[in-house]
Amino acid sequence: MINLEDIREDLREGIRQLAGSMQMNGAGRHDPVREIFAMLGDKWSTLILLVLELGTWRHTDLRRILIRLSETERISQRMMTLKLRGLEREGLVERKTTADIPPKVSYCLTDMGQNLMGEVHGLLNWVERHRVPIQQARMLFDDGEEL
Amino acid sequence: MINLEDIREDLREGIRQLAGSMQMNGAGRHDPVREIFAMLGDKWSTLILLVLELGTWRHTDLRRILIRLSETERISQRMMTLKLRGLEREGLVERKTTADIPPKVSYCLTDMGQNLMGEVHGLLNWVERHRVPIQQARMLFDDGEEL
DNA sequence: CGGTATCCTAAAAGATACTG
DNA sequence: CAGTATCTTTTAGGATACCG
Repeated sequence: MINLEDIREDLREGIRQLAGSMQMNGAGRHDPVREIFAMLGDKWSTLILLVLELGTWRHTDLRRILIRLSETERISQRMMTLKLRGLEREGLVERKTTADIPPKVSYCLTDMGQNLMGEVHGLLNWVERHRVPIQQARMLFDDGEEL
Repeated sequence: MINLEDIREDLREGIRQLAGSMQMNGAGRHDPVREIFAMLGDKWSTLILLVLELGTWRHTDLRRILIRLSETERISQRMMTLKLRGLEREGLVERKTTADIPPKVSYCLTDMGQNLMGEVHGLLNWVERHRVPIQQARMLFDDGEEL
């Protein structure tokens, strides 16, 4: 069960599946799976999605809300634009501008973005449900480290 | 619908929920939600989880499989240990050592880790299902940028 | 063998000033 | 107002050498 031959035998199928779904090869970092996972894992994108799930927001108001939500950390103008652009590029967020001068810019989820939120909430709820055991595991681990 | 007063009215509930689930305040970066999301979004953790989902692996074999899966990128010893430690700390992975000299080290998912994989696959499948529209959105976006 | 320590590069994120 | 450009700081990740 330990040498490479067995690995080849047992995992030929598994490896194909995994390589297919994570797509580490070929397309590299531009594969949708990697991008979406990285996006959800970065510092602001998921929070932005959660706020946009509540409605359509003007740029300024969205920023105000984000700053309000995270009392300790303050999203920078640059990150705000950068992350919104990223989400827009993947087709999760729609950016709308009026013809006013200066133009008013607002953001909302696309249907696909809305749809993604189902999965996000699934994960969010999972973590909530396991908050206690996770924190216990951490304490156990950290205690063992100190010895 | 635009000034801060309205935001306060409409979102008082929403804000509490969001702040509660993302926990940007107080506990800071040590909140389970942030940690788990960041973990799944990093370069190796999810792939490690997927491989461990297939069974228990010796350290060396696990590394061999990871390198095999990602032909272009090669996980370093350091990241291997670091990411496994992180997953172990959250209680998702279990590390077992024998009393041999040198000791043999193997890793597998915990029950909680196994359980998390349900959500991970949900997200994975979502991306697979939306691979085409995502790539279309990207092309559309990138075309607009060039003008 | 499995892990640690050290050093280095690359990428993420923040601060600030500027522009139509 | 919304975005861009530039610069700096911080963090993720990699290369390598060494240790029990």
